[in-house]
Amino acid sequence: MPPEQSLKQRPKKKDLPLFPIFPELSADEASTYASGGIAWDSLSSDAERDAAISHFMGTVLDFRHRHGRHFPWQQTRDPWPILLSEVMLQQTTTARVLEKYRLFLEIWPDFRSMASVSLVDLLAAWSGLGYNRRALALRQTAIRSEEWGWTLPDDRESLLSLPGIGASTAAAIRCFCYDLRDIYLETNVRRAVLHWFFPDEEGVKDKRIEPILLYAAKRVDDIRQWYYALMDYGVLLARLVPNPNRRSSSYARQTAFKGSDREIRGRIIFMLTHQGPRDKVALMEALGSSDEARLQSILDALQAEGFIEERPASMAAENSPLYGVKK
DNA sequence: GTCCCGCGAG
DNA sequence: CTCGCGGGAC
Repeated sequence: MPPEQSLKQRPKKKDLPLFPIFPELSADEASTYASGGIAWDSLSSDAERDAAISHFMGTVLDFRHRHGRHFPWQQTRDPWPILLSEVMLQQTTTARVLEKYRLFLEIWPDFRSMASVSLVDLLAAWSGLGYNRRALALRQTAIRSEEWGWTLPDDRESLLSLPGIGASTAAAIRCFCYDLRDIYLETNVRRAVLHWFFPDEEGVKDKRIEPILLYAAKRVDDIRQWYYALMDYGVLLARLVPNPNRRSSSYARQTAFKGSDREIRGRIIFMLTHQGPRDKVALMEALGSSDEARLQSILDALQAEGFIEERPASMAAENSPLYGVKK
């Protein structure tokens, strides 16, 4: 933790900016950015759609110009740091990603170095980000990148064939590495378009958002800056209005974490990564659990996914097998 | 409790 | 299509 964020020096609550992510932004100014939307389907001609998109683009780009966030992964076109950031940012907030991103690039500066890292070292470094399977996929994709000379291809099909890369991340690579005018639809972008062009509608499908993004992508001058701006604007809206993403057809409220298998998986990975192999009895003890069947099914899943392996029991006949991070 | 610059399996 | 998947911040 940087010293300026230490508990003692943290400002009193009343001194904190209203929008911590945009420190120079006042509530009054913020609210001017939140209004202005119009239902896309109410536009009946290309001229009207053109004008609406222009207004939208102007507002969003203006917001970034005045209050945009600037991240290190926005300063490069190298596919490795960009993929690294995109994968980390899948379900993890920017503030928490920043530190890990810098750490990873220091240790593993390119695809080639990531391709040869041991799983235990990788998981140890990943520790704290969550969704550990992302780390496995990242390494697998690094290994596969040798096919393209230790970089990533720019065509959608090849990108989608790589583990951990879906529609969103493939578009991110195409836009941010190769300046291609693709449809990059992630949560902040979705929020921005829903707020602006579907103000009073429930259950909006992504298929209806995509044409609007394509329309804008084709008109915009700098595709990278456009999507950075759209994400900044989406982050602003998250602080200003009830989450528009709840009106998306793909919205799903998340399940509780406390007491979930997810929590237990995370604790098992953490223990095996930081403390070495354990047998089932030791794991039960450490987890404070008495449900052996549940633990076994979680271990089976972790093994099937390639996180852990069963080590042969030691020569003493009664010893139970150890579980350790896969070699 | 809600969200986070999603992906993959079924 | 729906669901599981971490862990921290607010």
